[in-house]
Amino acid sequence: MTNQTSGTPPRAATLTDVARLAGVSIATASKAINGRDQVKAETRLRVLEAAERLSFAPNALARGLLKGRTGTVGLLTSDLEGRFSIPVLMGAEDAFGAGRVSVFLCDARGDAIREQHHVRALLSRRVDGLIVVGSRTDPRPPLGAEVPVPVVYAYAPSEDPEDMSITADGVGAGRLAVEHLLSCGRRKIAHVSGDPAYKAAQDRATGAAAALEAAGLSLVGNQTYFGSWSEGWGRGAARMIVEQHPDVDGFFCGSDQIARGVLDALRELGRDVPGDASVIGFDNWEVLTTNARPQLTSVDMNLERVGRIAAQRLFAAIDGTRRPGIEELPCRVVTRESTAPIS
Amino acid sequence: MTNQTSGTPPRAATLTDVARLAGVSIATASKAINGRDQVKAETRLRVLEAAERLSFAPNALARGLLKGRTGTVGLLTSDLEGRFSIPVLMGAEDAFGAGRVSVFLCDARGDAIREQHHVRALLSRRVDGLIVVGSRTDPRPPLGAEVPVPVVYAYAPSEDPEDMSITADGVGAGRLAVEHLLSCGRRKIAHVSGDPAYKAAQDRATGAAAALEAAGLSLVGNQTYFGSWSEGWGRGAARMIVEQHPDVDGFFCGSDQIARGVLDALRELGRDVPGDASVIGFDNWEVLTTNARPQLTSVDMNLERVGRIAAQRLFAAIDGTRRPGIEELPCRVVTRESTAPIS
DNA sequence: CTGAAAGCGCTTACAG
DNA sequence: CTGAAAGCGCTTACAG
Repeated sequence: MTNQTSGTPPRAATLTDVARLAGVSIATASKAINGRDQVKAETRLRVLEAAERLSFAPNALARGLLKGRTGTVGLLTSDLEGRFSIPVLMGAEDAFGAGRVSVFLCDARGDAIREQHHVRALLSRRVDGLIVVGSRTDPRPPLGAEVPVPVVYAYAPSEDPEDMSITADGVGAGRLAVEHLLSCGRRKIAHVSGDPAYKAAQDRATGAAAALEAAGLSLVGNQTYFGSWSEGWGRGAARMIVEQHPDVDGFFCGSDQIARGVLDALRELGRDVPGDASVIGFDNWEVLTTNARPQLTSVDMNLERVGRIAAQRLFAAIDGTRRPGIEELPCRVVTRESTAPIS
Repeated sequence: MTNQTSGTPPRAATLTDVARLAGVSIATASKAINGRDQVKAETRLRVLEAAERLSFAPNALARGLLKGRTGTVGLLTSDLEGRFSIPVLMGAEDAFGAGRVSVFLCDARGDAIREQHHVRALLSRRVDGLIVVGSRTDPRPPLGAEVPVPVVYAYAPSEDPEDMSITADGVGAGRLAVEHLLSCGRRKIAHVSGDPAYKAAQDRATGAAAALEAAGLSLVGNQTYFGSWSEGWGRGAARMIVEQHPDVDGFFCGSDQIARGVLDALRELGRDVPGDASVIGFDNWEVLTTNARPQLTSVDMNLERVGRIAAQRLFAAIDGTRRPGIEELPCRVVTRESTAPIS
C-alpha cells in the first residue's frame, strides 16, 4: 500500500489492471464496465469488483480520442470580475454538470489576444463546443470562422446574426419596470440610468419610454437621466430631479447601485419610500437590495437562466441542431418594500 | 471549402493531414512542429506551412495519453456565488493560464455528494492536480486519501495538517486593522463583527484584542459585538455602542457591509467620519467601499494572491515538491477617507 | 536528417 | 459469452 503523503502517489489504475485482477481480457472488462449486454452476469460482477478495488476511473482522454467527442466544453469569459458573467457562468456550469460534461474556464480579461490564445488551447483540448460570456449586452465581434466546433454567445451577443446568441431582453425589462411602477399608481416617473454608451442603458430607456407612451404618459423631465452606474450619481440625480420636479412619484433606476443612491437622497430629503415615491432598481443584486432601506424592488435579468439556455443550445448544436440568431430572454420584477401602491 | 454555418463543421486537422500535405512522415512532422533539432530547416518550414494552412492544433488528448500529463487542473469551488471564491479562482486561473495549463471549473454548491461526483469526473479526465476553493476560512474535511494527484486547499484549509492549504491570516488581519486605527490616534475602539460561528470572525477578534493589549488598551465594551454580516446589524450595533460609549472614536468592522451600516448610523447620529470617529471595514469590496460616504478604508485579504500561490504550490507538487501545512498569507489595509489621524 | 514501429488506454467490430 | 486485433492521434526510441 503506497502512502499518499510520502512522495509518489500511486499510478491511477488502468483497464488492463482491472482485467488482470478479474482474470478476463480487456475487451471483456470494457464491456462489463460499460454495461454492454454480451457479458455473463457473474463475469461482470468480478470485473466490477476488481474495478472497485482499484478505484478504477476510465481514462476519459483515451475514450475521447476514440470517440471524437470529449464531453468537455469551453467557457470563455471576458471578465470574471464583472458581476454579470458569474451568474451566467453558474447557470452554464450547472446545466453541463448535470449532464456529465466538464467545463474549461478561461478568462480573457477583455483582451482579444488572450482570447485567441485561449481559443487555441481549448481547440487543442478538443472541446465539443464553446460558450462565450460577455460582460455587457453590446454585441461583440465573433470568434472567427475557423472554429471547428459550435459556439454560443451568452449575455453579449455576437455581431454576426448567423451566430447563436442568448441575451437578456433590455427593452422588455425597461417596459416591465415602468409597468410595475404604473401598476402602483405612479404617474410621474423618472428614469435615472448609467453610462449611455451601454446598449443596456439605451434599451432600458427605450422600453421605459414605450411603456409610458402606451399609457399616454412621458418621462419626468422628458428624458432619461444618464450618468454613471454609481450610488453617487443616483444621489445627485435624485436631488436634482426632486428639486426640478417636486411631484415625481416614481424612480426607475438603471442599476441597484444607482437605486441605493436615490433611496439615500430621498430619505435625506425627507421623502418617504414607498409612501411618497416608489423606487425600482435593476440587477437584483442581493447585497444591495436586501440591505437597502427600505428593501429594494429590482429587475432580475435571470442570468443563470441565460447561462442554462446557452448550455442547452450548445448541446443541441453539438448534436447537430443549430438555431442561429439572437435569443432575448425575458427579465422579471422582484418586488420588495421600495415599491407599493399609493395608499 | 466547407461552410461553417451549413451543418457539419470541418473535421479538425490531424498530424497525418499535415504530414501528407508537407510530403513527410508523421514522425518528421511531429519533430518539426515540436521544435526538435533533428530536422532540416527547409523540411521544418514545409511542415510549419502545412500546419498553418490547415490550422493544425495538436490533439492534446493524444499527447496527454502518451505523456501521462494532461496540462489540466481541476478547480473545485463550494460556491461560485460567494464573493470570496471568485477572486481566489481568478488568481488561480491567472497563474495557470500564463503557464499553458487549462482549468476545469466545478461548483459543488456546498454538497459533499456533488463534490465527490466532480472529483471522480476530474480524475477520469486525468487532471494533473486539484485546487479546492472554500468560501470560509473554517477548516474543511479533506477530499479523501484515494485521490492520486496533488491537492491544494485554498481559502478554506483542510482539516488534515498534512495537506497543503493556503489561506488568509485572519488574526494578523485583525491586528493590522486595529494598529491602523491606533496609528490614527484612536484609543476607544469598538469591534463590530458578524456571525461568531465563523472562524474568520473569531480570528479577527483575537488579532484585534491582541493589538489593543499590546498598546495597553482594550476593546470598547470589553467585547466584540458579534451579530450578522449585514448593514442592518452594523447600523444597530453602532447606535447601541454610541449610546453606551459616547467617547468611542474608532470602529473596526468585520465586513464592508457592516461598515456601511456603521457609517450610515454615525451620519444619522450626527457624528462625523473620520472627524469624530475612524471606521475601517473588511473585504475591500469595491462596490461597497468606493460608494460609501466617506469612502471606506478596508482590509483586503489579497485573495487573488491566495489563488495564485495555491496554483504555484500545486505546480510544485505536481513536479514532486510537496510543502504540507497551512500557509497563512498576510492581508493589507487599503486606506480611503473613512480613517484619518485625529486633527 | 528521415521514417517504420511500438505504445499511451480505451472501444468496437469481428471471429471463435 | 469471450478475446485477439485494429485504431483514435500523437511521441519517442531505434534503424537506416
